[in-house]
Amino acid sequence: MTNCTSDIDPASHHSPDLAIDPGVYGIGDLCREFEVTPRTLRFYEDKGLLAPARDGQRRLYSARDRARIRLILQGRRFGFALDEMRELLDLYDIGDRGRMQAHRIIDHAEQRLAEMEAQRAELDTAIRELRTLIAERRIFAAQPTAS
Amino acid sequence: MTNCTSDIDPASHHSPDLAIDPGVYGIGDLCREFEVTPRTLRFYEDKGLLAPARDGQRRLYSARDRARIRLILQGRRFGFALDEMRELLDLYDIGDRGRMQAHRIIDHAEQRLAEMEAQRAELDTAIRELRTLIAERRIFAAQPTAS
DNA sequence: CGTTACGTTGACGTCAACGTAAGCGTTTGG
DNA sequence: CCAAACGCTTACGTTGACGTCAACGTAACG
Repeated sequence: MTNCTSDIDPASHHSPDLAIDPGVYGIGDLCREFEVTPRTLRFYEDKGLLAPARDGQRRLYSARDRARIRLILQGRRFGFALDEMRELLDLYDIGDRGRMQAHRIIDHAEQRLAEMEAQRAELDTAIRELRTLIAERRIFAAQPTAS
Repeated sequence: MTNCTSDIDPASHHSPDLAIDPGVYGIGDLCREFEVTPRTLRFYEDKGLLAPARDGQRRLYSARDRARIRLILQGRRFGFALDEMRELLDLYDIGDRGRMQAHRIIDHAEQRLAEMEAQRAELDTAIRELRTLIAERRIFAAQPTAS
């Protein structure tokens, strides 16, 4: 009863030959590559963004999983929520096998862009106001008591 | 055993004579004025930002409390954390009775301003990147598999 | 054989600023 | 006289993206 469901060897720390890329990675490998903790990848899995294969209990990430991680982290930089990313990845998969869903993805990205620009506008306003208050020494200035 | 510890009448909704300002307000009055919920003011009290007088159980806010609320909400628009605001209000009080602490307050505000500007820079970068990705249709484009 | 490094599954903790609800008292107007 | 409106306290829920245990298995090195 050897627990050998597979002999493939994820590019673990003990076989640091980075030249050969077997297309399968251990969790630690990807954590190092993307500078995230295992908790993060497991969390993404919980959230349905990843579904790596298993060797017994251990997770085996494919090149596709790796690509998805890359996309997730890219989306994160743009402020996409994980739920949103899950949707987008689903669309992406559909686009892979079937019709191009790039259209919808672009739409989504443009929405997000609009949100970011709105946020920027608010932030800009706040910055200007704060600058003014500082310049005029009206920071924390008592308002005239309306009596 | 009348619960009459005081006869002062906070300018409640039933005495809407806004012309007379007794310098004391009920929670509802200030909630309407500043468009916050009672929960918010009680929360600020919990956090040590406010300490209104009491008439039995009921809160009686003074003109000073009202001014503090104004400052808190102003700070909120600039992204000051409540803990930070508490410190600033303390400095403000010290400045009232003693030396001018305006200096330190300005410093704090300038720090916050710097943070906001840094945040805006990041946001700007992200916006530009996202714009580029959208324009070049490289959103969710698969990276070349390094094999 | 022991140590070290890595992996696993729960499950609860964190942070901020409140929201929400339960259950109660008081005051006021119709 | 009763209900509405207001107030109070206590305490748990919310949101997001993980962190941080605990308790254990497994594999390789020396």
